[in-house]
Amino acid sequence: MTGPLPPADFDGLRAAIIEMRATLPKRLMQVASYALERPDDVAFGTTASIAQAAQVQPSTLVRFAQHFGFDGFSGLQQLFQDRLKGRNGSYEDRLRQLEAGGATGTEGVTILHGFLAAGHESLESLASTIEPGALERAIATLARAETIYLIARRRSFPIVAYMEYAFGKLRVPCRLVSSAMGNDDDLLAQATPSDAAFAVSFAPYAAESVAQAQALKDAGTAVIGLTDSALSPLAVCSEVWFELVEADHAGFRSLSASMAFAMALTVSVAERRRQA
Amino acid sequence: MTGPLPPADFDGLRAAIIEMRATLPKRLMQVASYALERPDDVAFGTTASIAQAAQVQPSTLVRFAQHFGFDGFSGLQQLFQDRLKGRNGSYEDRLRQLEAGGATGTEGVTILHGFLAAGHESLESLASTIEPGALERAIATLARAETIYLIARRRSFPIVAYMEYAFGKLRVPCRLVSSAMGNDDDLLAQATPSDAAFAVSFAPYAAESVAQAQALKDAGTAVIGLTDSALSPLAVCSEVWFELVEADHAGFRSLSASMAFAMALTVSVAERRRQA
DNA sequence: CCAGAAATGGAATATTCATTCCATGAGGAC
DNA sequence: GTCCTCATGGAATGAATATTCCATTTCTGG
Repeated sequence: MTGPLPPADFDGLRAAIIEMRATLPKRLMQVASYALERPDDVAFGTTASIAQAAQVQPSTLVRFAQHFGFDGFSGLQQLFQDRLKGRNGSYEDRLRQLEAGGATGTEGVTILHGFLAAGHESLESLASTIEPGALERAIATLARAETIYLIARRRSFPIVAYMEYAFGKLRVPCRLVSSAMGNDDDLLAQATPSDAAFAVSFAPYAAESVAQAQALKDAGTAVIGLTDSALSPLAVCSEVWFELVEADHAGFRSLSASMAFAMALTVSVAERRRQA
Repeated sequence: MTGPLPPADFDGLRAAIIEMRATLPKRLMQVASYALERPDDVAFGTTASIAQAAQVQPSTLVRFAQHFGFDGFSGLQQLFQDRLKGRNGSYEDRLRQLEAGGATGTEGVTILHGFLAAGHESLESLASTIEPGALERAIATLARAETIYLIARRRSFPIVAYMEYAFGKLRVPCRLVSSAMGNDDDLLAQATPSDAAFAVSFAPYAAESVAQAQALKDAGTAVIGLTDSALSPLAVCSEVWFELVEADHAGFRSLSASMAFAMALTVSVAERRRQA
């Protein structure tokens, strides 16, 4: 048994295996080969299934884990699972290093690093969930519109606020549907089928935003939606909708990924208009 | 119970859920939302852990699975696991996969990836430039304040808009200095040395914001600044100020890092207040 | 307002799982 | 060749898990 210091991540385990390759007993070597060759199966399998696939006994798996300093097989399996989870990116490690270096480790810095990690995670998740086809249709729809209506409340409001600013700079006609005067419905009543709308709503969904989006759809105006779930009421009344889940830190979500998406959409639409 | 034909993959399940959304009972709907929002947790969790996270009973998970034609929960979980297999953990690998897969490389996707990359860059740069000591002083100052005044215009406005929302949720008294009525100066005239302000301004600096920050400083109210350059006029009139440079994509900047910073500051201040 | 049906919570149960234990087998040192 | 050590196989064990069952509550249609 080695010291009581198990590897912290998959790469660490791989390094440890390579280092001990010479002294590893036959069956443990078998396990090591299998683990490096099919890490996914180790992540999801059970001792029984993995043992059979690797042609060893279940107890050998436990011994293998203990050989590398783990408490048991479960601790080892955790590494393989973390590897598949989004949050495994090297960012968390880097942040941990930063904290270790900065020694101070004040609460504020910890919280900031939490939000930075959540931001990275959200951006990564966004990259893999957006469908290029849907994005293309959304851009085309918005670029074709005479006026773009922007709908959002509460937590989503800053997103469209920024879009209004950017659209203004880019000379794309748009209306922010969120006046302090409460005349939003009068504003929306002006929308025609040759306009389009962009609506944002995250859980808990603001009833007002959903109702406004629905009203626009009924009037024949195309609605592009941004929401956090396929089950969102916003998805029903949107011609095209995107799902964007912001990772949270301690229950609080920032808008890092939403802002990146909003800007991408805004710039793309402006670009498409210039071409036309 | 529906027919004995369970979805074959994750996308099929998602489609089935969306289709049945209207007829799904409340608790099953809860499970559906959770499953679509955090598929990774479903893949790795146990009935007990998932049930707790989704706020339902373990038996409800089994019922949910059976509702969609599965034998039990295990069959359903298989879909979530398959979804993760073959996916590498590292960010770089995933981007490469995306580019290889989305061979089309439409303009919209390219722009989106640009902003995602810029977001990552900004977050990383933020992690290394923030001084823990300054952050600590800023948190202390804002936590001590009776009322927090939030100042920002144009591009920076969404940041304080979100902070106002979050502070409101967290029951921290704050005033957003950006009324549509143009009475901002009257509002600021109420500020006392026992209040504090948070001002944001990026180049080109809005004259109004800087003037308001200066006025507050003259009145003895502490100002915390967030800006993009040490030479910013905002830095001069701030007791503590932070430099945050958002990376740009083709000349356009999103607010990914700013939002992360704002949320960290907001939550930290609220947390500090609860302790006091 | 009232059945009847559907959905739900929570305990009971049977299964599966990781782990431990011990007897057996292989390999070296003397 | 004989002892000793270490690795190994396989059954036993106790914990954790998925599933089932039933009483209660909540909807639904008349």
